[in-house]
Amino acid sequence: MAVHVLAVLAYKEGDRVTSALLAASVNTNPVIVRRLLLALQRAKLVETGKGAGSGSRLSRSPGHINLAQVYRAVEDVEPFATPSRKPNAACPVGHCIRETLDKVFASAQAALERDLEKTTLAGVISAVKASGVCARKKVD
Amino acid sequence: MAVHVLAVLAYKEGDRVTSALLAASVNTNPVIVRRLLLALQRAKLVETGKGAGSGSRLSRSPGHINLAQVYRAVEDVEPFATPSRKPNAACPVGHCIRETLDKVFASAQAALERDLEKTTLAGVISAVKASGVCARKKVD
DNA sequence: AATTAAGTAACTTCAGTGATTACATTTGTC
DNA sequence: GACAAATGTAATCACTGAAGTTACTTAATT
Repeated sequence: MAVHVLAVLAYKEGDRVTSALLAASVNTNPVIVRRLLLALQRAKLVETGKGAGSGSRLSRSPGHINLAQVYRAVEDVEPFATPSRKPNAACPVGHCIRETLDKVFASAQAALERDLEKTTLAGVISAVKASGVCARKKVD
Repeated sequence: MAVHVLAVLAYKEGDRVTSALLAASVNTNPVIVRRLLLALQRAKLVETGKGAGSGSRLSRSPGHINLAQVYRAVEDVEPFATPSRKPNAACPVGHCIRETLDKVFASAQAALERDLEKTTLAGVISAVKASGVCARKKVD
């Protein structure tokens, strides 16, 4: 959803876009978009103005925004679930497993983010534009 | 939790372990462990017998089980949330964004799994055993 | 001043996960 | 064969997090 919003902003390069219009593209509620935009503002990816005729726009060019930045801006939760209950400390495995796995998972998450870094918002836009099946009617 | 269970099984090499004992280490309910074991059985990572004196054990040596296999066995959901509502097809971005992002996310997930492949269950066990702080009392 | 749009709080809805209980089924042992 | 031990499995509940919704406040433009 965050990438979708940013893609729309990139699409209308520089123009201010209201949360209502973004919400229409994502097909959701403007408030959801605004909450999302707050996270993106904190990450300095978008600038949002208030008042009439205002809205949001990218704070950098689409080529200088990659999906890892978007991921970090939005995804505050760890991808790997940490169990609610603590393991049994009396068990030799249970006692130490958590900190061991934390390292493994941190490494995996870093690998994931490194991959996301390879894709910029500009790349997403050109992929969207290139997928011509979207723009054209199906020919028989 | 899956790694924890498998680590305990690796710890007691070859011995059959009951779901009740595994549940005690993870500090959860035996039924939860059994449901987890079903997924691990399907992935051919453990063998489980029924009846008295039975239980589960690894179906391969810990050195031949890596965390990517565990991840695939257990994690049936995609790590990236796909919005419940479909984007607005009338919007040029909304119309195509989904399939574009699917590719990006598949690549990121592949990167994540490649990283997890590098860690075997044997590696987890030796890391757990090596973290001596667990076995010793704090000597301030 | 009026209008437009974001910021934000409060509430509801919904899905996923873990937890719990209960029961059927299978296996090993006496 | 009877009994005990252990899994398979269904039904139900509680909890959590995300999305959605409504409503109100605040700020900026005209």
